[in-house]
Amino acid sequence: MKELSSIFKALSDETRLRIVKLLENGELCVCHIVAAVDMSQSRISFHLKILKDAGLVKDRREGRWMRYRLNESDLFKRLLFLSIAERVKNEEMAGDRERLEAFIASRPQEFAGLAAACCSRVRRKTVPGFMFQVSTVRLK
Amino acid sequence: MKELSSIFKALSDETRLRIVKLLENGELCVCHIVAAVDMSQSRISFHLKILKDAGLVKDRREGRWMRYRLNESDLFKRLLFLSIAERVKNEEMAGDRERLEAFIASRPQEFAGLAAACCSRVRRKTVPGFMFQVSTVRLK
DNA sequence: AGTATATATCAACTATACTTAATATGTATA
DNA sequence: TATACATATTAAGTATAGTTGATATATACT
Repeated sequence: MKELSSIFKALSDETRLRIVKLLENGELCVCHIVAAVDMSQSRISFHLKILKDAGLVKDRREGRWMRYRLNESDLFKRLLFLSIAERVKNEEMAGDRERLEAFIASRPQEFAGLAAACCSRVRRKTVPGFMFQVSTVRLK
Repeated sequence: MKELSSIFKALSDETRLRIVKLLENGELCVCHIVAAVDMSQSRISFHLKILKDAGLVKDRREGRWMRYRLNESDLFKRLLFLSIAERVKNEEMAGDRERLEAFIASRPQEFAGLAAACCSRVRRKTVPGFMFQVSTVRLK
């Protein structure tokens, strides 16, 4: 029962539903999701952790990126993803998709293969400005 | 999206999952649920309200009782109820079912038709003691 | 080695959810 | 109409979840 309630809890937050809906079209890395939903990186990492702990997403490292994807390993979860796909309207996701495509378009060499899969039906736009940590100074 | 997240939120609490699972076999009134899950009446009313606000249950008054039942009006909700029915194991519900049957058995005249439907596969037990409000003095 | 990028984690804070005890409201019944 | 029963609501407290800003860690590149 605890596992089940934690799955529902993971899906009970609108930010996390947006993330699930974004992942509908395939793998994304954290920076894509941050750009798409336009929230702080720590906030997105927090929500991804909850989705991961509930078994709803899987991650894998690829170079310096962490790629997240839906965990379609069991029928119940697939059912939930389908329901979310159907019930979260595309109009609600228009902004997210636009920002996502803009982000991908802004670095064509790095995320070459992703644009087509993720953003098919959205038009181009300029890159929003993100403020990332400028540098990390390592202590000895 | 808000409606969807509120449905998941309503199902994200173990007490509410127990209630949904109890309602699997048909209508129950609040006092049954209170007896079955063995929690305070106000606490159960609180959780029922959340299930109701999310559109997962419907209620109707019958004399002094409020009867609650699952709202099976759309496919998605049915799907959720089926998943819950399947994934919440009967062992986890044994105590609830026992207390429910005991409660119904303790007042055979009032809840005549319900016992068979609700508690088929559970054995008898004595009545637990409930402390209800003794009386209400009305102010003028 | 030093610097940059990408992501995770942590501590402090704010917001939301849940619980409890008390009391109010609605209905039946003497 | 006074009393009892069934349920809802409320206020106050406690617990959990979500946010923010800072910093840590991991990888890549020079």
